[in-house]
Amino acid sequence: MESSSNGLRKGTWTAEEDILLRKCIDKYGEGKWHQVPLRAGLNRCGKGCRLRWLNYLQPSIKRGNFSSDEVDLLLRLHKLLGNRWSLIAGRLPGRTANDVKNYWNTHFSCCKSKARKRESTCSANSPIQSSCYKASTSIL
DNA sequence: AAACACGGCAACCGCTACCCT
DNA sequence: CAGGGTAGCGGTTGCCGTGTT
Repeated sequence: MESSSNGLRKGTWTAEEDILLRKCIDKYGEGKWHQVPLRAGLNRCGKGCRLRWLNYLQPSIKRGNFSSDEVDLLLRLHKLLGNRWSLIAGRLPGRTANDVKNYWNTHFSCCKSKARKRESTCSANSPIQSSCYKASTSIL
Protein backbone atom coordinates (compact mmCIF):
# COMPACT_ATOMS: atom_id res chain seq x y z
CA MET A 1 0.00 0.00 0.00
CA GLU A 2 1.08 3.59 0.23
CA SER A 3 4.18 4.19 2.24
CA SER A 4 6.72 6.88 2.88
CA SER A 5 10.36 6.77 1.90
CA ASN A 6 11.36 4.93 5.09
CA GLY A 7 8.73 2.25 4.57
CA LEU A 8 6.18 3.49 7.11
CA ARG A 9 2.54 3.63 6.17
CA LYS A 10 0.85 7.02 6.04
CA GLY A 11 -2.69 8.21 5.53
CA THR A 12 -6.00 6.99 6.85
CA TRP A 13 -6.01 4.13 9.32
CA THR A 14 -7.71 0.86 8.49
CA ALA A 15 -9.99 -1.11 10.81
CA GLU A 16 -7.29 -3.79 11.09
CA GLU A 17 -4.73 -1.25 12.23
CA ASP A 18 -7.18 0.13 14.77
CA ILE A 19 -7.71 -3.34 16.19
CA LEU A 20 -3.99 -4.03 16.44
CA LEU A 21 -3.37 -0.72 18.14
CA ARG A 22 -6.23 -1.17 20.58
CA LYS A 23 -5.02 -4.66 21.48
CA CYS A 24 -1.54 -3.35 22.05
CA ILE A 25 -2.74 -0.55 24.34
CA ASP A 26 -4.96 -2.98 26.22
CA LYS A 27 -2.01 -5.24 26.79
CA TYR A 28 0.79 -2.80 27.51
CA GLY A 29 -1.05 0.39 28.43
CA GLU A 30 -0.40 3.89 27.15
CA GLY A 31 3.09 5.34 26.88
CA LYS A 32 6.34 4.24 25.24
CA TRP A 33 4.81 5.26 21.95
CA HIS A 34 7.97 4.61 19.99
CA GLN A 35 7.66 0.96 21.02
CA VAL A 36 3.99 0.65 20.14
CA PRO A 37 4.47 0.00 16.40
CA LEU A 38 6.84 -2.86 17.22
CA ARG A 39 4.57 -4.31 19.89
CA ALA A 40 1.44 -3.96 17.80
CA GLY A 41 3.06 -5.10 14.57
CA LEU A 42 2.08 -1.86 12.88
CA ASN A 43 4.03 -0.28 10.07
CA ARG A 44 3.37 3.19 11.49
CA CYS A 45 5.47 5.70 13.38
CA GLY A 46 4.93 6.03 17.11
CA LYS A 47 3.64 9.55 16.77
CA GLY A 48 0.93 8.38 14.44
CA CYS A 49 -0.10 5.60 16.82
CA ARG A 50 -0.34 8.03 19.71
CA LEU A 51 -2.39 10.44 17.65
CA ARG A 52 -4.76 7.73 16.49
CA TRP A 53 -5.28 6.46 20.04
CA LEU A 54 -5.74 9.89 21.55
CA ASN A 55 -8.04 11.25 18.89
CA TYR A 56 -10.07 8.26 17.92
CA LEU A 57 -9.61 4.99 19.80
CA GLN A 58 -9.67 6.06 23.45
CA PRO A 59 -12.83 4.55 25.02
CA SER A 60 -13.63 7.76 26.89
CA ILE A 61 -13.88 9.83 23.73
CA LYS A 62 -17.22 11.45 23.11
CA ARG A 63 -18.07 11.85 19.46
CA GLY A 64 -20.66 14.00 17.76
CA ASN A 65 -21.76 17.58 18.15
CA PHE A 66 -20.66 19.83 20.97
CA SER A 67 -23.46 20.66 23.38
CA SER A 68 -24.21 24.31 24.12
CA ASP A 69 -22.61 23.85 27.53
CA GLU A 70 -19.46 22.53 25.95
CA VAL A 71 -19.36 25.37 23.43
CA ASP A 72 -19.86 27.88 26.20
CA LEU A 73 -17.05 26.32 28.19
CA LEU A 74 -14.85 26.14 25.12
CA LEU A 75 -15.30 29.84 24.45
CA ARG A 76 -14.56 30.79 28.03
CA LEU A 77 -11.50 28.58 28.20
CA HIS A 78 -10.20 29.87 24.90
CA LYS A 79 -10.59 33.40 26.13
CA LEU A 80 -8.69 32.40 29.23
CA LEU A 81 -6.03 30.09 27.79
CA GLY A 82 -5.74 31.03 24.13
CA ASN A 83 -4.77 28.27 21.72
CA ARG A 84 -3.79 25.86 24.48
CA TRP A 85 -5.95 23.14 22.99
CA SER A 86 -4.66 20.36 25.18
CA LEU A 87 -5.47 22.38 28.30
CA ILE A 88 -8.91 23.23 26.98
CA ALA A 89 -9.52 19.60 26.04
CA GLY A 90 -8.52 18.59 29.54
CA ARG A 91 -11.43 20.62 30.88
CA LEU A 92 -13.87 19.14 28.39
CA PRO A 93 -14.46 15.50 29.34
CA GLY A 94 -14.43 13.18 26.38
CA ARG A 95 -13.05 15.79 23.99
CA THR A 96 -9.57 15.70 22.49
CA ALA A 97 -7.25 18.56 21.67
CA ASN A 98 -7.61 17.83 17.97
CA ASP A 99 -11.39 17.79 18.32
CA VAL A 100 -11.44 21.09 20.12
CA LYS A 101 -9.01 22.64 17.67
CA ASN A 102 -10.99 21.47 14.68
CA TYR A 103 -14.23 22.72 16.19
CA TRP A 104 -12.74 26.09 16.90
CA ASN A 105 -11.18 26.42 13.47
CA THR A 106 -14.45 25.41 11.86
CA HIS A 107 -16.88 27.48 13.86
CA PHE A 108 -15.02 30.45 15.29
CA SER A 109 -11.90 31.25 13.34
CA CYS A 110 -14.01 31.66 10.18
CA CYS A 111 -11.60 32.67 7.47
CA LYS A 112 -8.30 31.79 9.04
CA SER A 113 -7.81 28.16 8.09
CA LYS A 114 -9.66 28.20 4.81
CA ALA A 115 -8.42 31.58 3.65
CA ARG A 116 -5.33 29.99 2.14
CA LYS A 117 -7.49 27.87 -0.14
CA ARG A 118 -10.44 30.13 -0.73
CA GLU A 119 -9.30 33.69 -0.31
CA SER A 120 -11.96 34.84 -2.70
CA THR A 121 -14.74 33.80 -0.37
CA CYS A 122 -13.92 36.28 2.34
CA SER A 123 -11.20 38.76 3.15
CA ALA A 124 -9.32 39.29 6.36
CA ASN A 125 -11.62 42.14 7.24
CA SER A 126 -14.68 40.18 6.33
CA PRO A 127 -17.80 41.07 8.29
CA ILE A 128 -18.40 37.37 8.68
CA GLN A 129 -15.18 36.96 10.54
CA SER A 130 -15.81 39.89 12.80
CA SER A 131 -19.35 38.82 13.52
CA CYS A 132 -18.13 35.35 14.38
CA TYR A 133 -15.56 36.81 16.68
CA LYS A 134 -18.14 39.05 18.29
CA ALA A 135 -20.41 36.08 18.77
CA SER A 136 -17.62 34.15 20.37
CA THR A 137 -16.72 36.94 22.74
CA SER A 138 -20.17 38.24 23.54
CA ILE A 139 -21.15 34.93 25.04
CA LEU A 140 -18.51 35.39 27.70
C1' DA B 1 -27.46 14.47 -13.92
C1' DA B 2 -22.96 16.46 -13.77
C1' DA B 3 -19.67 19.71 -12.22
C1' DC B 4 -18.08 22.81 -8.89
C1' DA B 5 -17.50 24.81 -4.32
C1' DC B 6 -17.53 24.47 0.51
C1' DG B 7 -17.37 22.47 5.15
C1' DG B 8 -15.67 19.27 8.36
C1' DC B 9 -12.60 15.85 10.02
C1' DA B 10 -8.51 12.92 10.28
C1' DA B 11 -3.83 12.86 9.88
C1' DC B 12 1.00 14.69 9.21
C1' DC B 13 4.91 17.83 10.12
C1' DG B 14 7.92 20.59 12.71
C1' DC B 15 9.06 22.55 17.05
C1' DT B 16 9.57 22.60 22.03
C1' DA B 17 9.75 20.57 26.53
C1' DC B 18 10.98 16.97 29.38
C1' DC B 19 13.48 12.91 30.95
C1' DC B 20 17.27 9.78 31.12
C1' DT B 21 22.13 8.62 30.69
C1' DC C 1 26.05 19.84 33.34
C1' DA C 2 25.54 18.48 28.57
C1' DG C 3 23.76 15.69 24.98
C1' DG C 4 20.54 12.53 22.98
C1' DG C 5 16.15 10.57 22.63
C1' DT C 6 11.17 10.53 23.34
C1' DA C 7 6.70 12.56 24.21
C1' DG C 8 3.47 16.10 23.52
C1' DC C 9 1.51 20.17 21.33
C1' DG C 10 -0.10 23.37 17.85
C1' DG C 11 -0.42 24.58 13.10
C1' DT C 12 -1.33 23.10 8.64
C1' DT C 13 -2.71 20.12 4.91
C1' DG C 14 -5.37 16.78 2.24
C1' DC C 15 -9.35 14.02 1.54
C1' DC C 16 -14.15 13.01 1.50
C1' DG C 17 -19.00 14.01 1.83
C1' DT C 18 -22.69 17.28 1.06
C1' DG C 19 -24.92 21.18 -0.90
C1' DT C 20 -25.57 24.34 -4.68
C1' DT C 21 -25.67 25.82 -9.40
